[in-house]
Amino acid sequence: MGGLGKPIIEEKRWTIDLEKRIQEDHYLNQDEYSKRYSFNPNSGKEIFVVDTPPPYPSGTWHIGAVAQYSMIDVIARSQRLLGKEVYFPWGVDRNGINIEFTVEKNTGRKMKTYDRAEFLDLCKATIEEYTQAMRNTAARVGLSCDFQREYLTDSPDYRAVTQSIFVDLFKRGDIVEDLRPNIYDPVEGTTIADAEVERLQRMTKLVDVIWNTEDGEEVIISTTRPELICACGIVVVHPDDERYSHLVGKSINIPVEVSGRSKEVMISSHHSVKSEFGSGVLMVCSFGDQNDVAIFRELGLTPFQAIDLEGRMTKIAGPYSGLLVQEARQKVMNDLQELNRIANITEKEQEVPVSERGKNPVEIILLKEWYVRQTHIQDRMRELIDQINFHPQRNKQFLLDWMDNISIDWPISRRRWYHTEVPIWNSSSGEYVIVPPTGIYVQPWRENPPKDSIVLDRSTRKEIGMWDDLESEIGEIIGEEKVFDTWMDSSNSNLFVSGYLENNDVFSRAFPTSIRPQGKEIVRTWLYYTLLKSALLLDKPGFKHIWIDGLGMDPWGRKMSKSLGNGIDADSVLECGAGGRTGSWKVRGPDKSVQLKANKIGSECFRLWKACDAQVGDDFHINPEEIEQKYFGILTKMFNVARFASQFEVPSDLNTAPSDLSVEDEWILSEFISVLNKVKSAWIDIDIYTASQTIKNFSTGVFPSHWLEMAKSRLYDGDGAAAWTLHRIVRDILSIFSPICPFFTHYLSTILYSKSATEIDEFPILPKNLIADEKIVYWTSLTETITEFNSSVWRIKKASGISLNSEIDDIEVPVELSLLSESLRRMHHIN
RNA sequence: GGGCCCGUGGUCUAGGGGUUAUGACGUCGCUCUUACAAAGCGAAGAUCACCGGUUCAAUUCCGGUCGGGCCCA
Repeated sequence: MGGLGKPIIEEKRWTIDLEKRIQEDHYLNQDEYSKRYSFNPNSGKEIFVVDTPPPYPSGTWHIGAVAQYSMIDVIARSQRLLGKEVYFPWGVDRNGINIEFTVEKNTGRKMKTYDRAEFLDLCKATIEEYTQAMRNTAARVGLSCDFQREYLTDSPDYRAVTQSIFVDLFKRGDIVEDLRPNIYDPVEGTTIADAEVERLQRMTKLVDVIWNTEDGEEVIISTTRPELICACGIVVVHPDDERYSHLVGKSINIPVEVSGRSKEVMISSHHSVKSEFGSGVLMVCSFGDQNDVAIFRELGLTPFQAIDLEGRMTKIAGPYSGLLVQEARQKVMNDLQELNRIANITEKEQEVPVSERGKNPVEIILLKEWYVRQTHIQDRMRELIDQINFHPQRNKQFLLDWMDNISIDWPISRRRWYHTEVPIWNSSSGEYVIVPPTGIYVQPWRENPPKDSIVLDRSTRKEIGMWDDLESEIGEIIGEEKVFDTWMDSSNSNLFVSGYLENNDVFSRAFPTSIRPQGKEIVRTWLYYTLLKSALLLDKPGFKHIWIDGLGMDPWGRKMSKSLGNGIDADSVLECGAGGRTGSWKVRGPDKSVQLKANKIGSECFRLWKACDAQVGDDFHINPEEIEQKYFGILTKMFNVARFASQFEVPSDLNTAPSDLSVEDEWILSEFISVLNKVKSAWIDIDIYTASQTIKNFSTGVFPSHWLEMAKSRLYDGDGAAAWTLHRIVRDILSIFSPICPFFTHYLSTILYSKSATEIDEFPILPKNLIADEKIVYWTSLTETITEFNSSVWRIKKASGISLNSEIDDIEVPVELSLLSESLRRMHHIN
C-alpha cells in the first residue's frame, strides 16, 4: 500500500528556467515530437483540420497575435485529447508588398530599378530571416503544429494551387479582366491597395470657380482639384439644400476647354454632399476621390480617363494634355483667373491621400485589372454560411454586415513583383489566351507556357486545343506581367491544408475544413474571400466551425501601434523570468509613460492567462504585470498539489477503483466526475474559457482546500483508497489541463505517471459504476454545505485567535453532513 | 461621416427581466498549521457608463448620449 516518501518532484516551484528546460527536451527529439503532433490521415480517427492563419513575417511578432495563436493551439490540443486526428498546419504567408518595401528600405533602391528576377531573389532571402524568427517564437509559445510539413505561400506548390484555382474560375467565367477605377501611385507606377493609403495633413488651395448653367445663372463650385474639371461627369447638391433645389435637373457648362467630350453636365442631388463645405455645390470627377467613384457607379455614369499611368493629363484635358497633374493644376488656375472665373482662393488644411511608402499623392484612375465576380453569389453564400457554427455566434454579424455592402467585384491583380503571377498569356491578336495545366506553377513574365498548356478563346473561354499543337498557328504571345493581391493566395488556405488538388481521399474527408480560427479584423478580407472561393469552386461552406477572436489591446484598451508607442514585444513576455532576468516595459499610457514590471511569465503562464481571462470574441487588454499577478500563482498552486501527491506512492492500478473508498473520497470523485463532464463538453464546444475556469476552480479550490485537508491524515497513514483518489484525480487533471499548459502538464505527468499528458488521446473517464448516479447527485449537492462549514470553522478559529491545527470544542457538524462527520471532525480537530 | 461590436467593485472578468450580482488580482487583517509565504485563511469594497422608455419589476429588453474598438468611406 502507498506509503509516505520524499516528493519525487524535486523542484520546489514552477520556474521559467524549468519551463525552458522542458521545452528544449520536448523539441530535441524530432521523432517523439512528430509522433505526438504530426498529421496521419490513415490513423482511422476522425480528421480535424485547423486552417491556421499563416502569419506574415515582419520582424517581431505582435503579442496579441501570439496570444491568439496560443489559443488556436489550445483548440488543436483539446481536439487531440478528444480523440481526433488533428492536422494543425504551420504555414507562413510570404507574398506581398511588405517584403518588397523592406528590401527597398534595406538597399535604398526602388523595386523598379532592379531586374525583376534579381529583386525576387532579394525578397526571398530577406523573408527567410524573418520566417526563422517566427518559427522560434511559435515553438517558444508551444504551438503543436506539424512543422515538418510547413507550407510557404511563396513556394511553387502553394502558388500552383492559387494559379490553378484562378484558371478554373476563369474558365467558368467567374474571373474577368476589365477597365475600372483603382488607386494608383503615379510616381511608383503601381496600383496600391486601400490599406496602403495614408492620410497627410497638407495646406491646399481651395478654389471657388464660377460655372454657368444652361440659363446663364452663375454657380460657384469649390474644388481643390481644378485640373480635374475636364473629367467632370455630374454636378451635385444636397437634396435638402434649398439654395440650389431649383438647379436640380438643369445642365451646366464646364468652364475650361476640353477635347473629345461634351462641355455640358447635368446637375443632380446626392446625400453625400456636405452643404457647409465651400459653396455646397460639388463637381464629381473621374476620379477625385472614392466618393466620386461611388457616385459614378451609383448613377451609372461613364468615367473619363483624365490622368495616365505616368501621372500626366490625357487628351480630354485639351490644352493641358501631357502636363503633370501639379503643372496642370497651376495652369488651369491661371487660365481661370484670366477669364475672371475665380471668385476666391483660400488656403485650407486638408487631408491628402498619399502612398504609404513614397508619400506621393495617389490618384484614382481607370486601369485594366483582373476581377473575381462576387455580386451574383451573395444569396447562395448566405445559405452556405448558415451551415457553419460561429464562435462566438454574435461575431457572425461582422461577416453578414460586410456582405450587405458588397456592390462591386473583387479586384485581384497588382502591378507588383513578389506575389503569385497571374498565370496567363495573351495571343498578340487578342483572340486567344493560354493557361497552364492544373498544378503547375508558372511565371508568364519570364517563361513560355509549359507542356500541356491549354489555348482558350478569350471571350467565350471555350477550349480551342493544346498549346503544344497550336503554338505555330497562334504565333507571338505576351505573358501577363501582373500578379495577384495576396488575399488571392491566402483565401485558398483551407483548400490547401485540406488536401485540395493534392490528395482526393484526404480532401473528401477533410472538407469542409473543421475550423477556421482568426481575428475579427480580417473577417472582411481573409474569411470572406475564403468563403467566396469555397462557394464559387465547390458550392460548399468552407468550414464546419469559425472561431473569431477579439484583438490584443494595450492595458488601457487601445490598439497597440508604433505611433502610439504602446506596443509590447511577444518574446519579452515569453522570456520574462528566464535566467533570473525580470521583464520591464515602458509603455505610453493615455497621459504619461508607465513602467510595467514583472518577474516571471513564460509561455505556460501566458497561455493560462489568455485561456482564463476573457471569453472568445472580445478584445483583451495585455498587461504583463496583471498576467503574472493573476495567473502565476495558479501554476504554483497546481505544481504544489502535484508535488504533494508525489510523496505518496502511485497505486499500481489507477484504472480499478479500490473497494474501500471512504465517504469523502466518494464526495470528491463525484465532484470530479461533474468537472470532467463539464470540461469535456466545453472542449467539444470549443469553449476555452469554460474549460479553463472549471479546471482552475476545481484544482486550486475545492480539491486542495477541502478534500486534501480532509484526507491528509489518511494519506499520511498510508490509506490506499485516499492515495488512489489523490493520484487518479491529479493524473486526470493534468490530462484535461494539457491543452492549456502543455509543458507544465507534460513534465509533471511524465514524472508521476510515466506518460506525458500531451499524448493522451482519449478524454479521461472514471471507472464505470464507480459511484451510482443518484449518489453523484447527492454528493455534489452537498459541496456548498461542505465548503461553507469548513469556512465557518476557519472563521471561528480565527476569531478566537487560535491556530488552525489546534483543537476546538463546541462545534456541531450540520446534520446534512452527518455522513462526513468523522472526517470533518478529524480535519478540524474538533473534540 | 457610415455600419457593427463592447462599457459590471481600484483593475480584469462571469452572468443575464425578480439573485444577498460570479470569480480573480490588488487593498486591509491574521497565520511560516509536516505540499505551497512566488502560500493559506478571513474581511472590506459595485447606485452593473449616463439619460429616457417598455414592464408589477431592468444591471439585463428598446431608444438616445458619452467613452472604447473593428471595418468601411
